[in-house]
Amino acid sequence: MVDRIVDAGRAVLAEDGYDACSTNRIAARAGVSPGSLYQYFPDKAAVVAAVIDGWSDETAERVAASLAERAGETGPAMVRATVEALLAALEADPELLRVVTEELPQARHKQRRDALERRVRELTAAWLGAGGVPDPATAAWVLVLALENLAVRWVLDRPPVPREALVEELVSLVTGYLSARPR
Amino acid sequence: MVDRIVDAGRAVLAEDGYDACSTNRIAARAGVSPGSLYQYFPDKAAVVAAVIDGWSDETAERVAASLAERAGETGPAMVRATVEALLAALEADPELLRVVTEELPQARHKQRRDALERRVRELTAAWLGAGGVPDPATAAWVLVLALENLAVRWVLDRPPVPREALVEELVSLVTGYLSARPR
Amino acid sequence: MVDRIVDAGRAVLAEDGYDACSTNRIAARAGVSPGSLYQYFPDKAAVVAAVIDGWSDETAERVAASLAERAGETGPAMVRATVEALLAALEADPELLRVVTEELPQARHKQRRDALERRVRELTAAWLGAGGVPDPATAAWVLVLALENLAVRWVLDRPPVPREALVEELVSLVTGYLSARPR
Amino acid sequence: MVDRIVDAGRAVLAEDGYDACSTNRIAARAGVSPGSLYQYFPDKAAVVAAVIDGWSDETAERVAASLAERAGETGPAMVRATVEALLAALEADPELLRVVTEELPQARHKQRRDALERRVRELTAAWLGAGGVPDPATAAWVLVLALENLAVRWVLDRPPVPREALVEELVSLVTGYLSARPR
DNA sequence: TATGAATGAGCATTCATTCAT
DNA sequence: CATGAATGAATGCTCATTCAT
Repeated sequence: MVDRIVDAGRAVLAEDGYDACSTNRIAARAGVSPGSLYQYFPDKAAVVAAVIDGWSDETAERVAASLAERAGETGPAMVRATVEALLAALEADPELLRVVTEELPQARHKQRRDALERRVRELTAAWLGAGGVPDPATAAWVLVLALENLAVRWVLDRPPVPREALVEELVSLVTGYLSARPR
Repeated sequence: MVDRIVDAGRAVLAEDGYDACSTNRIAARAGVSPGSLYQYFPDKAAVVAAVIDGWSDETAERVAASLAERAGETGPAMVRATVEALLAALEADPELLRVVTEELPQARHKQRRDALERRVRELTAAWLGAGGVPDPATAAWVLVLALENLAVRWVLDRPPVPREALVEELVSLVTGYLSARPR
Repeated sequence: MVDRIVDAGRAVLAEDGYDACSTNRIAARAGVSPGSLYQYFPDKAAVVAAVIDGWSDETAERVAASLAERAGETGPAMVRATVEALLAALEADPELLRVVTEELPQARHKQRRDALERRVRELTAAWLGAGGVPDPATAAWVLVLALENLAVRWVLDRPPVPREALVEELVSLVTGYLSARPR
Repeated sequence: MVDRIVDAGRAVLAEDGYDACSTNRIAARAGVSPGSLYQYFPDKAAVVAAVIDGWSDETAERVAASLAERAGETGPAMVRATVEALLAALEADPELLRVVTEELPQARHKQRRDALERRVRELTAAWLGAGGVPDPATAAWVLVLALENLAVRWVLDRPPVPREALVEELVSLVTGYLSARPR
């Protein structure tokens, strides 16, 4: 039942947008009465949060899975693999990505998005630190935010840049940045 | 009158947030009746759009002005100047920046934000093209989105990175990227 | 408009009872939209409070008016006049009296009822004090509560006691009490 | 099981008030499912009625017990004993007294409160009749309602009247009234 | 018999928008 | 032009009650 509601919430969010995403609509979509929704979630925000959490976990898992396949690679190959994984993960549900990125009153759900970002940042910092990069925390902050925005915008805005080219650009961005930084 | 309403809208948006930004509140703040508001704007979205337009123009002008002071500079110095100008422009009204970035149902106002971005992108592409950079359109797209997100998040999230350091990082990001790209 | 709403609230309260007294019902009865109600009252409790206030003032005025007609009387005649006035005032709108006495979540409106009671008590205490009654505050408290309940219950429960007889009983209660108290 | 539910209802009523007294809450408090509650009571009102009945019986019994101890007394001593007994009985559970008196939509439970009152009234009438008082039914009606309200309000409102003084006042009220009535 | 998940009508309240003045 | 009172559809949420298990 929880799943039915979260799935319905996700569908409504993705198909109708945040504004149309009322508790009554979610309940109707789930084939459930509005009262039932409140047996499993304290309020509307909790349903939306569950949808985001589900999508975040899915996305994180997709990235992790893609990377696991190429574990051990280093240098540009590793960067390329990461970028590919990120793109693939974000392309999985572009509609929801759009809603999460553009329609959500993000202030309300910032902590959740930040949690994902922090996790990724820490992983990246560790990887950079192991590679002897100075001030890895700052470098990770820079790279994660830059890549995130570029990948998201590419998926959502579909600019006239082929996927292959995009990957090359992002790899250049990462490697160029790391080699240009003062040591 | 239009100005009074837009100014009021901006003040309400910045001070009370998007959720509290009702047409009645804007009208009251402008010392105007809600009916009058609808003589100059077709609906609430139009008022918000005008606020964003105003802020966009202001921001663009600030960047342009800062750059004009250092016109003629080239290479890393020019990059540094641009980054500084961007930061300064975003820091002018952080409250509104926060609302525009995090609270607005952006889908509704995407075109407007994009207009600003496109303008900047074209300027950047021209500059890159003049410097002999290949595929300047793509490079400009990459650089603008990367810098934009980093500058915005630095202003809004206040990460433990000093301003000076941030500028150096961003300069490294730009110069490193440009030198790493295939020619 | 305020009057229309208060009148409608009073009618709904008197005719349909407190449970059925929803803001929507009041608005419909007033021939007004639910939104309009909230332009004049902050919430439902305020409407109910206004109804009670109106009824309290009316009742107090009726008592005062009746007494004014017989001003100057003293002793048992004065007591009889007061009792008659009280009965007449309570009989003016028995339906509303029933709702105010029996259906209202009184905790929520206690202060308002108490205000009326306190006013009457102070007047009574002053009258008793002028008559040389010892501890007039306590005597007033006793008399007001006793008479109030008896008058209210007589109006609401219609016990087999004729009006004339009731008045005599209440006069006996007051005069007997005052003469039996230690001096 | 019936007892478990009634006890839970009483506890919820006394501790959380009438507004918070939902059937679900009563059932939870009783360690029973909401469905089970409906096997023993037709609706929520029936549960509340049972709670009131229990409290009424208890209160009546307390008064009766106190009086039994002093059976045979007559005159002012008997009156004083009765008043004391009434006060003691009402003080047994002031929280519930408050809820029953002030929060309950009393219309729904009027008959039950009246049953208690009628019983007391008949007892009083018998005692008055035995004492040679004329029209004992009316006198009993007057005395019971007057004493009831005074005792209840004293317990609930805690006016600045010491217990001893209250008892004396009420004794004066009763004896004064009886001696002032026409014979 | 006991359960408790499910119900759904109903509530108080909001706010973008209109239109008679 | 400007007004602002009036609107009413829509929202998030509650809770007495039912019924399949």
